[in-house]
Amino acid sequence: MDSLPNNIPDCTFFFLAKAHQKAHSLLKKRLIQYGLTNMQHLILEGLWYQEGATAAELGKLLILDKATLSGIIDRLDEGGWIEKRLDKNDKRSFRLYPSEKANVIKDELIDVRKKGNDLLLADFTMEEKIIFKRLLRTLFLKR
Amino acid sequence: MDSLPNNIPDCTFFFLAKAHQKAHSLLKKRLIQYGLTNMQHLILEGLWYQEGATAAELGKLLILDKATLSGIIDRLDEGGWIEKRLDKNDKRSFRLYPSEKANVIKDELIDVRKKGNDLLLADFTMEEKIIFKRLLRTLFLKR
DNA sequence: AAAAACTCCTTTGTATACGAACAAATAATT
DNA sequence: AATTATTTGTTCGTATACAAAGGAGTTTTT
Repeated sequence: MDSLPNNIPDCTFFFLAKAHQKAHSLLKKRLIQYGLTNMQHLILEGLWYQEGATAAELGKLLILDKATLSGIIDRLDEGGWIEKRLDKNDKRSFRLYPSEKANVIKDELIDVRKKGNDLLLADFTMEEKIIFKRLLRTLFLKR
Repeated sequence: MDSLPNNIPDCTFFFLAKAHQKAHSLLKKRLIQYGLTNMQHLILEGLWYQEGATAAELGKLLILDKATLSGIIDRLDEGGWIEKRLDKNDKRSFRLYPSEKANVIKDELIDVRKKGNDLLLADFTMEEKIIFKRLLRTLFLKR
């Protein structure tokens, strides 16, 4: 029998949670100075990637629950990071655009994320980085 | 120039968040029938692994914030999953033990987690599983 | 032994997550 | 066209996360 029958250290759920925790923390530290949370930053990049998207479209792109998105969009709006424009064809929804305030530091914000990424995987070889991302992608795209 | 200059799909932060989201969701579905959340289940396994641990010790073992732990332990206690016994040597803390109710389905609960793990990585080859876990571990143990 | 430093846990405030229920609007069906 | 089904976004309730501050107990210093 195993000396560690209930070996939590070999639990992928645990590993994933902790790796995510670490990554989240790393980026959070670099975004705090802008007054942005990780999720707010992600939505903003999503909008730069797809300007004028609706909340529903963003939810699909970023795999986010609509209830969660609702709150994040509210806070981005309150913070002056985005603009909500009513959709003329669909009175239920509105189109979202990064604000001028956001656009001014767009490159800087994206760079923070990119450099954070590099730092996060700094100890991996190029091959490991590629494999790692492939496996993560396989995992979350599953089914 | 890249056709996807702000390529969110190549962001490890995003991948990790989504892989974790998927894993969390998978286990959550299997624990809901017991009335346990993923985190409550993790704490419980931690206690089986280290009975009589204090909240501080659990925090170190599972890399959890003490404030977060406080609430989870409360709910585990309210649900009758654990027992809190005052520490005789240190009046600030208490020792935690899985309750009889928890012990009765211990093997079953651990099996849910193990089978969930297997399912999560079902599409990976044995080699990929090992590499994946090694990389995740390297990542969250960093620094 | 008294003061200072430290540790344990709780509480508060803010920000995700997400299921469930809802109102309003739009699309599909009959 | 009227009914039904679906979609969009909000709100509510519960459960993490975690920084920050506070109270009580312990340990270390002086």
